[in-house]
Order: sequence, then C-alpha cells, then structure tokens
Amino acid sequence: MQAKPTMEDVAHRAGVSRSLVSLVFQGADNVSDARRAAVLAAAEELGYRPNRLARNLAQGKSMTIGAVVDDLHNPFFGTVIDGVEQHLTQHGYQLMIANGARDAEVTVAAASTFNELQVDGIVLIGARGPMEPLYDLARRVPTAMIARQIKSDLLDSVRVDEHVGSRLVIDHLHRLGHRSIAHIDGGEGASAGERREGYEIAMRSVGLEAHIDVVPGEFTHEAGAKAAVTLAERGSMPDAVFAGNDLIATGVWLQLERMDVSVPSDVSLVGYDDAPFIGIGQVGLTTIRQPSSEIGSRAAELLLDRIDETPDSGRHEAIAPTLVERSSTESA
Amino acid sequence: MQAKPTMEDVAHRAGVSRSLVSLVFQGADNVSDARRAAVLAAAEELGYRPNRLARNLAQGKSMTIGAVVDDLHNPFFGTVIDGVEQHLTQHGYQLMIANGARDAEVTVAAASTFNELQVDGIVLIGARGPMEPLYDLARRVPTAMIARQIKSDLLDSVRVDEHVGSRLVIDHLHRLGHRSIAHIDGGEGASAGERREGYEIAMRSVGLEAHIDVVPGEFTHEAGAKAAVTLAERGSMPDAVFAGNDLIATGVWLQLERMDVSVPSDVSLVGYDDAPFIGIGQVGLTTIRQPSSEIGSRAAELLLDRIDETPDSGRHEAIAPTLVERSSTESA
DNA sequence: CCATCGTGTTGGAGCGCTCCAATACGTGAA
DNA sequence: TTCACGTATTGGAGCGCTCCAACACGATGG
Repeated sequence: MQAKPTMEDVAHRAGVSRSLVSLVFQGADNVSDARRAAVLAAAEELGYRPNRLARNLAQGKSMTIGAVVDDLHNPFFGTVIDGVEQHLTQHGYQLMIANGARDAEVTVAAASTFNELQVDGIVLIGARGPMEPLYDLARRVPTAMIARQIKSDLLDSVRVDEHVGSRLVIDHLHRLGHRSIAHIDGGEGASAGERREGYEIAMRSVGLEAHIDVVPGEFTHEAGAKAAVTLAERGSMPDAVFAGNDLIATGVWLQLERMDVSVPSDVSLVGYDDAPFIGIGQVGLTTIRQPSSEIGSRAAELLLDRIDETPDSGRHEAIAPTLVERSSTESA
Repeated sequence: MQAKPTMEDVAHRAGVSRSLVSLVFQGADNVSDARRAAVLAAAEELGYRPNRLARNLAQGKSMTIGAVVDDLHNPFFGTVIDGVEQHLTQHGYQLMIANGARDAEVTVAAASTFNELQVDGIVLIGARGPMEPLYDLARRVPTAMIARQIKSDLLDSVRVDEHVGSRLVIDHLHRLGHRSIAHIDGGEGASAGERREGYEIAMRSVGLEAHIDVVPGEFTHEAGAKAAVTLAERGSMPDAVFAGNDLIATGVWLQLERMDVSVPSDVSLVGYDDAPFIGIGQVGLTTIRQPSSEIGSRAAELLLDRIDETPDSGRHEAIAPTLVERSSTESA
C-alpha cells in the first residue's frame, strides 16, 4: 500500500491551489482547460483518489443510502433490493447493504452504524423486533420501511396487504375442498404476524374456525422442514399447508417427501413470495406473488422525497398481491 | 431531523473539554467515574451520536470491510457472505455489502467507491471481468478474492477447485452410462471458465471428447431456461446436462418439464453449489457441494492478516468440493 | 486612460473527530 | 513543608476535503 496522495499533493504537482483541484474534481465549469488538464494529469500520475470520507464530512452529506436486510438468504428481499437500487442509482445515490441476520438487535445495530456513518437515508427491509428503537432512528435520519405494517409519521413504508394474500390462499384451498388447513408462520419475521392474522380471519370467514392451526416457525428452509416433522408427529396430517413463505414451503416439501407424504396428492401446499426457483420440478409451488421489485423502488422513491423535504406525516402504502396457481395444490 | 449535537455540545453541557468526551467514547480507562458519568448523561440528554465519518477521517481507519458480490440472487454467494461476516464481526469489523449486478463495470465501480470511502479492506465475491482494474484496486487497499482462480501477489484468494468439481460430475454421469453430456456454462461469471475447462478436460479423460458440447449461458435461472430451449431446438436431447450452477439447473429443469422432457428419466441433470432449496420435490438435484461458509470465513481471515501486515506474496487456496448425489441423475 | 466587469483562481475557516504534548492536581516520600 | 511523581484533563494541531469571500487580471466601455 503506497501512501495515499491528497489533494494538496496533486495541487502542488500541478502548480495550482488545493481549491482549484477541488473544483476540478467537483466538475466545476469555470476552470480553464489548461489548468483542468494539468490537474487531471497530476492526479493520474500520482494515482490520486478523492477521499470521500473527507468530502462527505465537509459537505455534510454522503449521497449514499443504507439498507438493512432482515435476511440476505430470502430471495424475496433480493428482488426488493434490486428495485431499491435501481431507483437510487438513477438518482445518483449509492446503496450500501448490511445484513440483519434475522435478529432485531443486529438489525438495529446495523442501522445505527449507517446512521453514524452519516448516510443520507435508511431503508429497512423486513426489519423485525420492537419499533421503538427504529422510530428513534427515524427521528435522526430519513427512513423508509419495507414489508412491515406500521403507522407512524416518522417514516414511510411500502408493503403488501398480507391479509389479502392470506385470504387468497385460504379461499383457493377452501374452494378445492380442503378443510383442515394448517399455517406455518414466520415467527418474529416482519409481516409474519399479519399473514398469521390474515390466515385466522380468512379461516373464520369461510367457516373453518375449528380448523385454525398455527405451527410456529421462522422464515427459513430449516424451520419449514422442522414444522413438517411437527405436523407428522401429531398423527394426522392436515389436508393442506399454508406456509408463511416460499423458503418455509420448500423446507416443508422436502421433509414431507422424505417422510413419504406427497405433494399435492396427500397434502396441498401453498407458499408466499413467488421466489424464482419454486416453479421447478414436476410440481410447481402455488404461491402468492408480491411485486417485490416495485415495492423496492417505490420505497426508495418515498425515501428520496423525505430526504428532499421532511414531511410532517408518514406515507404508508399497501399493495394487493395475487395468487399464482401451480400444481402443489389440488382438489381434496 | 433535529440538528445533530457534536462532541463540543456534549462537552459544554457536561462542563468538560471536548477531549475528555472523546476519551469517554473511546472507552479510555483513565477517566474519573464522576466525569464519565457526567459525559454519558449529557450525551444521553442531547441524543448525541458519534460521527463515525469524522472519527474515521481522524483515525485514518474505519474498521469496516466492503464486500462486492457479483450477484445478490445467487444463494451460493449468500452463504459465502455469512462466513465472511461471521469472521469479521468476531474481530470487530463491520461488513458493508454492495451489489455487482453481474456486471464487471458495476463491480469495479462499487469496489472503487468502497476504496474512496476508506474501508480497511475489500472482499470480492465472484467478481467477473478483466483483472487489471481489480489489481489496481488491490494496490491501494488490502483485497481478498473469492471464487476466482488467480495468481497474484497483490491479493489473496480462496476458491473451490473447479476442475475437481467438474471431474466429479463427469465421472458420476459417465459411470451411470451417459455419453452425450452437455454443459451449460456461466458465461462471464467468475469460475464459469474453470468449470467449463474442467468439463472439457474431464470429458476427454473419459474418452468422450466427441461429445463435448458447451451451451453458452449465464449464472441465472433465466439463462438456464433459455439453454434448455436451445437444446430442445437442436432436435436430439443429450443424455445428461451439467449445469454451470444450481440457478441454471433449476431454470433448465423447469423449462424441460414445460416441454415434457422429464428429469431424470429422459435427461439426467447435475447442478453446482448445493443451494439450500434444490433438494425440493420428488426429485432432488444432484450437485456439487462447496463449503461456502468456510470459504467466506477463510477469505476474511486472509484479508485481516493482510490488513495487519502487507505480505509480499499472495496466498491462494483451493478447496476440493464434493458430489452430492440425489435423484436428478439415473442410469442411462 | 481609468473605472467596471467577469472569469479564474486562491487562502482560510470549518466539517467533527483523534491524538499528543502540556498542564493541573492530588499524593506519598524525603 | 517541599519535591517528585503519577493520574486526570485540556488546548491545539491535524485528518482531507468544501465553501466562501477576496483577489488578480485581461477585456470592455465611456
């Protein structure tokens, strides 16, 4: 690692002032061509790279946005990030990502670090845990939240209406003649609660309250497999399983197959998210599709608005999801 | 957004000097309990958060590492990141992630930004494109590379021996009696070239050079589906398909099913990476397992060593992968 | 020929912090 | 009581940059 040249070095070499070098690197237009060329040449020769840390400190802004993602392994979040990133780069912002590792404290810590790093805004993707620390954060730095139902003037949010999603699932299964429909939930995961609620509401509204059966889980493949075991150990399998998301669904599916229970002939299975890989194999997974990329870019848009001018109220948008019917579900 | 209090403000409120506040926040031990308490109280009351930007600038280090990931959607990279992150946090470093979006220029740009942001080190995960700009980067900031075969003293690297992996695949298929084995490659993706080479070498060594058939692809689900169409349009299907990675394999699989070609009875299919979801369904995908998390943590370890003390030579490690036999392959 | 203007350029202060040398202040030894 | 010493605290310089007021200077107009 050679010692890093600074603007001062470049200025000296080019025979101009530090200020002039600064102007050149900011792309100012009132710099004579000769000097500009001299500066650029000197910078090139020295291998000079601007120190953005110093620049950000001096300017008081960083043109970067921090995103904290609840789980990097969740393909849904991956697509959301695409949307966020696309919108941000279009507007000259840089996106920096940190992993929340499905842990509320890690999430808050990562977000705080972003704050201390003076990012211009923060996007929380599927953040879990108590809202208070997150509100506290939102008071300090413009924040947008994705995939969680909240109502606050401190930040904006975009999510899918999970009650509608759950309703679509239950209606679909009910129409196919299934009665005992178990739900494996996402535990503490963002929107896990709403999906669970939506499931219960929907079950009631089709007269299946007696069959309400929530198996506690997590938004992971492993939790899905574990839940399948739990179901099996109870003796009688339900007619159908509504998994909290696709990751859970694939875990359930794999485990059921291992136990010689087949999908869909023995049990119908529905996921949630429409991850890219779940159409695979003889049997595609019936699931709920969320416009993930759009959700991401919309959240980014709200965030940039908020950075421009802090509004006195929060904007909270909920988008209706749709059911994608494949072959992991069939009539009873 | 309330105006941000600075150390000066805290110092003033606590009736001490700015330096003392600094000492408290650095956890210095030679500060009297009374003053420390006063400082902490003042900070609390003002809602003070240290500005890490300023701190990093003054200290000349940031205790953060930047990772540029070729493709956030690739589950293999996700697990690699886990490994990297685990090792780094253990050693007090923070991990910041940026997306390379499967594009060499985006990758270099992201890495440069990290450099300008004065990160202490950079991890390139599956970086593609010409090495020159990456070497240039490695000259400025300690760098480690994952999943790409290189030989340079400027940086360290950890990867899987792709030739061994390809060899395992071909041997497996050959032993099952398959002869025409097509390979769908990962295009410009890191290690795509080595897998392709490995495929060709292995095919030759089992006497199948006449059947060498590389279908150009990309490390994505979509490219896999497209390649399946390409194969189908040629009239005769190969006996088996060796997909460049699991993403491609799932794409191929899905598309084959759509075209009524079944796996494995009509075509045996092998993937690469052992992504968590591919065991799903009646038929699990036979694939190559890489110890991804270990690869990540090992790379992080090499990087931290390099940060401690710049070595005059690069360390390049290659780990042998293993074959996981599931049911997407069967005898001819 | 001098005042006026505009384009280019510059020095200095400042962003919020760290770090070091210098200082203040007890405390125990002489 | 005095001196030396160690501990706690402080002011100032500096990290690499931006921004602004000030300035130099050739071109313009009366």
